[in-house]
Amino acid sequence: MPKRVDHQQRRGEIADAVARLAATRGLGEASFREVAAEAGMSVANIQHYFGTKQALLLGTLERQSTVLGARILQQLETAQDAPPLEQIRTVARALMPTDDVSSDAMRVYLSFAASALTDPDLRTTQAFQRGFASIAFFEDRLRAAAAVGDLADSADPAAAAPALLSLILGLSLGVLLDQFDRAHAGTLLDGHLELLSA
Amino acid sequence: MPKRVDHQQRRGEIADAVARLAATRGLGEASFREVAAEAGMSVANIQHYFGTKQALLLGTLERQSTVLGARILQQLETAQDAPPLEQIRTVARALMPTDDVSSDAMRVYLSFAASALTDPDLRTTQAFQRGFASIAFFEDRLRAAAAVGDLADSADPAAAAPALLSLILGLSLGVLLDQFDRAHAGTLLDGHLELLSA
DNA sequence: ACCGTTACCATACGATTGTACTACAAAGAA
DNA sequence: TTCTTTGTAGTACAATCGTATGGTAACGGT
Repeated sequence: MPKRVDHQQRRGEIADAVARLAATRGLGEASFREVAAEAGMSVANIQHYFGTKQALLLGTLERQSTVLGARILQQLETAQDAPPLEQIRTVARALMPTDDVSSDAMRVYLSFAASALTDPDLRTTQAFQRGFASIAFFEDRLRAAAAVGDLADSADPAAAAPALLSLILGLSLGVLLDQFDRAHAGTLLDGHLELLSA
Repeated sequence: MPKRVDHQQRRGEIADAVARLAATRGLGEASFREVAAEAGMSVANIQHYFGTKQALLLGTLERQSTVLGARILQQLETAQDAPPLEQIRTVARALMPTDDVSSDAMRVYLSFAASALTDPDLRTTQAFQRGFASIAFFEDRLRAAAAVGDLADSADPAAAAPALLSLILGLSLGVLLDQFDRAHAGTLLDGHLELLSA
């Protein structure tokens, strides 16, 4: 049954297994053997789809970023006609650990971020930078808010956008470290958006 | 020459070696052998001061948090008579990766934070929670700012304090991931403080 | 019908891991 | 001085790591 398998899908299954492991036990526990057990296949088969471990991790990051991007776009559709600041809130909440799914996603993302702290190759990865693409979206929506007079005079979209993403990441970290709970993080985010609104 | 050594100091030397390793090559590379080489002593001697690896990492975190705390208090003395919001800026800048020393410190901190994502024991560690002690300081100074009319009406100290620390952590992550440079992060922080000030 | 490609597996290899054990020299207590 | 503690080191061990290799079975193309 060789030709029958969809390579892309198989790689996806494996990458999901890595992500599941990273979310529950940390990236450091994602050895070939553990990944194989989690994915329900042999170690050698994982080698077959991703030759080396670095490629496995890179592929996982790639997958994670596209899945996350798709989820955000989907969420955004539900708020298509909402005012700009409301759209920002929607995306922000999709990014933050509001439920188990998004919590795991953020855990995986932060695990990779930690690895990237000491790995320049990982830092310049396209898939990794894509995670910051939301900055452009935020800036665009902030400008739209300014255009309709919803933005505070003292707020500069070019500065508020990266600050907003930073705040989101920081809040997410706080939630995942049990510093405050999910609801509280949402309140804090709302407070910040309040500061930004006219 | 047994009794002559100061246990606390020796443990400090070793913990510093671990921190140096974590900052440059990541926590995952901090094996007993690597730590021994970095500290310039035998593996068995590290076992002697910290029995197990978990204890070694815990001790390193403990040390890192006290050293960081001391550095912040020292920085704070230079701004003892400054207005509240200026004191906040001082502490924030001491926390953020503004130079190589603070960059390494933040890298170490974030590495431990990543481990804590999937390690409940580490998350509830006293040394770890102490890292969040600055929230109390921020809230206190924000209240002081409100008392003298320096705080924006729409800002609530109880909410702005944790949000501020979250922003700082997020900005720091951005800097260490080469998302924006140190100066830019400083500007973004100033922009946020601007939003908070009356 | 046959052959080559391909998905999948079992296993082995050398390196590295955390930890345990033993030894020894130096110094304070007796 | 002798004895006991203690700082330091060498080394051995089982486990786990990433990776390489060889083999098997099933399909697609000819």
